[in-house]
Amino acid sequence: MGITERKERQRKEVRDSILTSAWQLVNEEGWQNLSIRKIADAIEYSVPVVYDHFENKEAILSEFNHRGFKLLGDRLKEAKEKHHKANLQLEALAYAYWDFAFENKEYYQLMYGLGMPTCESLSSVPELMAFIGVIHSTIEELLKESGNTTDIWLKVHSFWSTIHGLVSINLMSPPTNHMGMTNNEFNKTILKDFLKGFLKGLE
Amino acid sequence: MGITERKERQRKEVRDSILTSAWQLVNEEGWQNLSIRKIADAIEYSVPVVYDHFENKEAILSEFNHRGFKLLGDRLKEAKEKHHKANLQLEALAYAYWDFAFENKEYYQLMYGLGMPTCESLSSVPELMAFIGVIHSTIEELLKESGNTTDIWLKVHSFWSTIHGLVSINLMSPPTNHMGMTNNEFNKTILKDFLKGFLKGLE
DNA sequence: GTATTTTTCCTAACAGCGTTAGCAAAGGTA
DNA sequence: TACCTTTGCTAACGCTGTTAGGAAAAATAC
Repeated sequence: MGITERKERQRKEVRDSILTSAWQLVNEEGWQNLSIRKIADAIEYSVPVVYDHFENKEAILSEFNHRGFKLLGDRLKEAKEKHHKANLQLEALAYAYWDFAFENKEYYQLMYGLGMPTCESLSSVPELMAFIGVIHSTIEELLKESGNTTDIWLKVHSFWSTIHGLVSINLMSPPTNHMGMTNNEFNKTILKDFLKGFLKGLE
Repeated sequence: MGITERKERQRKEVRDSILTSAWQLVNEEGWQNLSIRKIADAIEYSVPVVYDHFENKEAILSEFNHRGFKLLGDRLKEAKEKHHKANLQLEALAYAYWDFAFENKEYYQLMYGLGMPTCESLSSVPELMAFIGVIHSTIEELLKESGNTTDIWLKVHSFWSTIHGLVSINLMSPPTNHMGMTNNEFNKTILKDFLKGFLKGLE
């Protein structure tokens, strides 16, 4: 009775072709322009067939979300295995993470909810410069005080990026408990730790 | 001839009420659920009137984007002015930035293009743990080697957040030139700088 | 081999979206 | 009062996610 097997196989084929077509569309037009109708068109089935395989559009994107984290995990593991000393491994992890993000922008944006339709590029916001300026002048003075000649903008961006990273990851995950703290408290501890190290780097 | 003045005043009133209603809707239902029709409903005008004041929906959200950065800048300035020593100022900046983000989530999400419709909360992605695990084990070993008793997870999150911050800010701004580098090169320099400091913090 | 049931898949619709064309009414001017 | 300009509406276009209901095809039973 290979009929049910064949049916299951065919079902899987359709499901796979949905994902393949969807991913192609995402790479061609960005995930914000993905639509069920376009997918249906690409797989040469009618729209409701898509809903036989995925509960809704979000379920399809969720699939890619998971694949993205899987892929990132694999890349990190590969990078780590190329070295034996832990400090070199950590360095390799950082670069592997970086490369993954830029070589798979669509994945990365999906994974972290980035790049929404109305998000303008930062450089087109004049108010940005005023706010960065406050940070800049503070760091400038600290560097001057200690005679440190490191590039100011490098430190400014480092300061900004780190806090933004902490904030945005915290904004995404609902408060869980870690060491008896909420996420928010935990990340504020990280912020403290970061500040200590950062200030030391300015001496 | 106060007629034109009155008309201009009334025009401004409508424009303001569009922004006020829009912001209220954003706070009630999130910016992803904002629609021109809802705004029109709230201001008790028909839909095309909205388009007499804003070219499109993006222009409305762009307004909030700018307001957000303006507000953040003001908060930072206030925080800074409460202290005189530059190191305390920098610390205050960090906490002010943090507080702004969490007290004005809608602004922050808008400003950085965060929280798109399909972005699931991180904790619901099992693959995440595998990828974090790779980082965890590496840092664990580094701490063990040097006998450092700092909490591992604190360092893991710090590592992750920092790189994510750098990546996501870089993904947003198109490559510009700073010190003869592209954004990407520049931020990779920051990454290097960060790694140096981070490794030192594990010793 | 025909009848029945199940599965597969489509058409058509609903309710919403951003956006715009075109017209009616109101307001201001001569 | 007659004209013109501004204002603001209705109604539509083309798109979106999603679903109800029925037709055709395939598998099963007799």
